[in-house]
Amino acid sequence: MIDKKEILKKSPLFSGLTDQEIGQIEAIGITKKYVKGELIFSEGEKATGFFVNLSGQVKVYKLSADGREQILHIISPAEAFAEAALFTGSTYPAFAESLSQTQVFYFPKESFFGIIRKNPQLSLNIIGGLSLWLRRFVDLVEELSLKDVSARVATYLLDTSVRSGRELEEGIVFELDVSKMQLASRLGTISETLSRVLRRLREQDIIRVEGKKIIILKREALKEISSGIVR
Amino acid sequence: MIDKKEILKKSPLFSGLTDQEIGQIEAIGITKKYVKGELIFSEGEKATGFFVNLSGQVKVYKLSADGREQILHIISPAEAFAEAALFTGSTYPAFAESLSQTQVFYFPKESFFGIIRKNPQLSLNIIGGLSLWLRRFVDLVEELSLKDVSARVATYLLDTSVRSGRELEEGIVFELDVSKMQLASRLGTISETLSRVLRRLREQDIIRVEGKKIIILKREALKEISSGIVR
DNA sequence: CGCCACATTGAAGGCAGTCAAAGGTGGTGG
DNA sequence: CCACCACCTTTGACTGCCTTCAATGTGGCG
Repeated sequence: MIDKKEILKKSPLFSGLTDQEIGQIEAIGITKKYVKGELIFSEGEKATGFFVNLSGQVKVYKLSADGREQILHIISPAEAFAEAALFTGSTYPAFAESLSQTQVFYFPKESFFGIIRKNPQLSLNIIGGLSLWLRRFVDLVEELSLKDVSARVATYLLDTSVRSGRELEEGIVFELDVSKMQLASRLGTISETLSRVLRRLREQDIIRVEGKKIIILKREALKEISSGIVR
Repeated sequence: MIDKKEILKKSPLFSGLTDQEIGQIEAIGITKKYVKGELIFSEGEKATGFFVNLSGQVKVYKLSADGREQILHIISPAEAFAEAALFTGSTYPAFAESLSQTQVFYFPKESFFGIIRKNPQLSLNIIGGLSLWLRRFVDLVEELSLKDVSARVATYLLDTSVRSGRELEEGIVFELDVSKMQLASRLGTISETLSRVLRRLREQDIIRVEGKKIIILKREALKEISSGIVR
């Protein structure tokens, strides 16, 4: 069983709130469960509330006319998503789908607005959360527009190694937390291309790949590729 | 001479505020003037405040290692920019440069924070502004990743025609408010490619182009191209 | 009038996507 | 426990959109 309140407390969205305030928020939340691959909301659907991920992974993504997919973000536990949809137009701007067995907290718009009005701190937290999203999207635009796939892959590997890597003698080791298909979609490419890029990095002895386990052997070389100096 | 207060009132960022509150805000603002092509701030620079455009145009953009440019947004009068930089990391995430003779209002971080604390309404306005930025960036990501250049051009023409077009008997007429180089950079491409796309649209009698003046002859055809059904 | 930045056009090449097929892996049920 | 199956991953060959490079056209402004 998941301690929902604990997870809410971990979310930056609710930081600085009193226990009582978090209790109020928990009280208006509705727990929803999804199996792997279930649709949480669709692009264009009326936005009736927003979500906090409790457990599992959720991908937020766009689809093209011919079915190609661009993942905007993969939501980890304690992260909020679709907050912005409450404040702009009234529809969700993308799709959201569970990547695994997932539990989310759903907060209906109206009741949440009631709480915001009474908590100026909450407004500031929301501003912080939106600003973070904004920065992520600026980075994503930069990558898609100004970097080739190798650079995007290198950037992702470096970022992930900083977030969750362990420095061993063989190199910096970490596990991809998503399938390579999802990763490709997040990086604005397809699994075939990702596969080829990883192979080239392997052949240059910059990384080692064992399934989802990645070992960075030459951090500096990756950095150069990441910044677009070399390919 | 520009009536700064009038422009502040027009900005959604300050809507719902009393005259007195807007007066306070005006009081902490510093007017800055730039000639065409001047740098307002650089990526990575410490974010000491944010801006509201009073007159002229400002481009906010990213640069690649080899000097290619992606415009994130072109700021029109009464629009705020770099608000988000106040709330995330302390640096500007992109460059800003004047595209014409420009006047901006600059609000230093600290004094503005003082005002925010006393005005919950202002927080809500900021949330609205950030949400709007977010939606724009989601759209930009979608375009860059999932649409080809023709579709992006078509989308831009349609959007602009809705914003500033006049329906005449010859078609929907409007003026591009930026040079084709800037437009190309905004659309994630280069002027040569944009030129070719516009030529193809001309040859198909979907639009007419007379310098910066665009006349949409076949709106439906543009819509199909915009959505990626045809090219 | 001449300069300069912007715009257009053509030719050529490259990065990445598409198509097709084989290889690998994990999970489920017999 | 193992065999089967579905899905993911990898590899190869090919295609195409877009960029790059180069040259010419054009319009505004000193």
